Amino acid sequence: MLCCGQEAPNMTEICGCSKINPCCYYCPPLLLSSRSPGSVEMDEIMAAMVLTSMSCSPVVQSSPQSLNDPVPDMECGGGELSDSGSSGYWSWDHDNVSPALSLSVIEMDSSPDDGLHTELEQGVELNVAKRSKSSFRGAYRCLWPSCGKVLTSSVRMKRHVRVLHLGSGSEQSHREEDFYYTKFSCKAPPGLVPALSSHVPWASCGSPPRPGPGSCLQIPSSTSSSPSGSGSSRCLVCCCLPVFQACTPLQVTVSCHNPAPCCWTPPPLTVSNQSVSIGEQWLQQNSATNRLTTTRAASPSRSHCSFRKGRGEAKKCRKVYGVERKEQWCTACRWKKACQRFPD
DNA sequence: GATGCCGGGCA
DNA sequence: TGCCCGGCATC
Repeated sequence: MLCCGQEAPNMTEICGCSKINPCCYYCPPLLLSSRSPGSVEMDEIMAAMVLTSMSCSPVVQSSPQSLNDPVPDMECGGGELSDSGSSGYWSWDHDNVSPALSLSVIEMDSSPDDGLHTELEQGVELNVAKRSKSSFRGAYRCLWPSCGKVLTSSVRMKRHVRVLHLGSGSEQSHREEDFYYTKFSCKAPPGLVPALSSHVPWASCGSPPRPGPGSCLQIPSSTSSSPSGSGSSRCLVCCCLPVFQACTPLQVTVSCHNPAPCCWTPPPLTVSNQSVSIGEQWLQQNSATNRLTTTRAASPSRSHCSFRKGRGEAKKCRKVYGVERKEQWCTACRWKKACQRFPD
């Protein structure tokens, strides 16, 4: 059970990163904004401050409801995996992840504690291995942002939520406290830990999960003061996928925003192949590379970089073959595109 | 005006 | 994705 917190003993102290970065289901911005400042305990504030100074790694979120109900649990997790594998932007090694992946286990490995050690995969593995040995069951964790209090009794938890967060006099307090805590029992099956630890590269992207399209900002509960259980299960999907997508395409994004693209040079592979031959053979060999080059060179122009390459000195198909032999032009020249046969 | 090619439309 | 072309920049 690791959303923003850690294992049970320190959970109430560590959970609280949501106050700054609502990176997970347990810390939806809606709930964050609705919390009264006075209810924050000092130790939690301290924990939040500590976590603020550290980058929050992308984490795999899970819904609290899924913990109680294994059916949506499997549905969400499996769908996420399959979708990720077919997206093409980022790949998920299906071989390393059991189809019966339990989200409760994911929570075990996706804590901010792991995120705090993103640069130390070995440390993560150690922590994960350590956690996998400890079985944690029959506890109730408060899902209120920056709280994460763990109690062993549902009655106590309800009272905790009602008194501390919802307010004892609130009309909705008697209906909502069920939502703000979750029962969890974590037990990591053997062999899953290495598979999950191999996904640490998410964290290597360096940027914390930002609320983007499909992120927690789109939690259906945002339109209702009383979030429903169905919404929480959906949140799992909409939370997890953007986290991964935000990581892998990051390099692409960087290259697009980089002012350098105007000066982008083809990769060495292209240069070396250019020296081999000129003509259709070269074109065939470099068709893929040239397409990539064209694409990457064209992308800056779409991003307010009105770069237009000056006329090169190399003779193009038009000059070489002439208009009367247009059929001998390269495809790009025939299409009035940048010449591929005689690039500058 | 010729040339190169970006951007966009169409099937 | 392939194909085509308008339109613009450059020579």
